[in-house]
Amino acid sequence: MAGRQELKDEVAAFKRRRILEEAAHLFFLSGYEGTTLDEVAQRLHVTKPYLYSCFQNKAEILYDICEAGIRHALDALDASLASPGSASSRLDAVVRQVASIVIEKREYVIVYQREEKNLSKTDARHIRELRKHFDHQLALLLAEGCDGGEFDCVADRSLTATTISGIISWLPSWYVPGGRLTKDQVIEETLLIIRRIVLARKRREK
Amino acid sequence: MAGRQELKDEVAAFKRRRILEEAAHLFFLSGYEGTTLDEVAQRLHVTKPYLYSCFQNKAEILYDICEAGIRHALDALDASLASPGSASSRLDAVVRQVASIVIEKREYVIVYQREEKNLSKTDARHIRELRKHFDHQLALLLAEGCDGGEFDCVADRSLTATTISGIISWLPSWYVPGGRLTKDQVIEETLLIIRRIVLARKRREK
DNA sequence: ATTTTTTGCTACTGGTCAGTATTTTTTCAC
DNA sequence: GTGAAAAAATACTGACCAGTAGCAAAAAAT
Repeated sequence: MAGRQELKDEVAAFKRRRILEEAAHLFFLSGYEGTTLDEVAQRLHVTKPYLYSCFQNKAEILYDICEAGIRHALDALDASLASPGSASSRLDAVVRQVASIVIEKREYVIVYQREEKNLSKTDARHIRELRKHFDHQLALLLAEGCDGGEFDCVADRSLTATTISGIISWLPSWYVPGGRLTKDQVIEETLLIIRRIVLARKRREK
Repeated sequence: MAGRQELKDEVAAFKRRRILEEAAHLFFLSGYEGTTLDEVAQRLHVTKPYLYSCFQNKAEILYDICEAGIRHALDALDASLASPGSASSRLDAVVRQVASIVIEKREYVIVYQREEKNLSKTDARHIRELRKHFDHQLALLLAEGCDGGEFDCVADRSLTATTISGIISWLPSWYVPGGRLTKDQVIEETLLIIRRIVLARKRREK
């Protein structure tokens, strides 16, 4: 029956999500190769063959984590770009939203950056495409802002986009919750720096 | 005899350096855990026990690679900071020299960033201290420039230093030799961006 | 030439772990 | 309640690899 099947699918999806969460946490702590599936299973109070009922193999788990890491950032980017307003206000939105999500999902992001080498050729290529798409979208926004006179990019457009996305991607590797600055402070300070890079002149500067 | 002992030491040091080079290259390609010592030995046309005559264990090889990765950057930093001149010109020197060395030694730098989790607690702490020292030195330079009126840092001083060192550290993860831009072009463009962040006003601006 | 020492190699071990074959438990239709 | 089917656990295997014991060859000393 359709209703039952849907529920089963939901349950299956929930299982996968929970496994990914725990696996990402352990991969973050001890690395992909340093984490055994028995450990992942133990933390979820299940057994290894149980994991194999949801995933083909260990590599599939890693791929899903990496995909989620970049996908979260891309979703935030798309949402921010879609908002109405000037290039400048959309850049602000992009930085705020994407920085927020990469800090929140920092374990996924770090696993994704660190373990790319453990992906198959095909999987790695797919992930790199997503990343490229991210930088490209950002470059388009910079171009729009520069052409409209809102931004003044001093360096190569594409390199500037890569640098800005790099600044955001770098956040999870140094920011630790509970430090001197709160997450929101870090984001606002980072935003100031990025505005400087494009020399965004605020409309309502007093 | 002293003379002979020196030669032996030199030979031993040379052995170590060559092993580190090959190991760094393989760790870069397939990761620390994904590389066997037999592979490292094979590439050098020696055998695994030979490696054990130079290193205690696999972890020591990794530590030496990580240490070299950050040490190269620190040496470049110290050299640039020691040069005479304004804060602005010294910042230029730091960026040029450090960026150049991290791109040259990109395999070491990437291994160092990626495999920190495989270091022992003590080793990891030691490496982090070096890294911290780097950011701190950079923060001091920023402070000097701001106090002297050469720089105008809009954001938190320490976060700005971390961001700048992050931009440089990020270079090896996206720059591939033989791309659209040459190494020197990438460095000069990056320098323009970093100057923007601190809004360095050139003395001889026409 | 012969002994000693150094240097490197062959061959092995013990532990680990991804993935699986088989058995047990639970679920649920009737 | 009973039997079929689905879900999950136990217990195993085969490959891999860091690290080592002990042997062989070369170099140095006598």
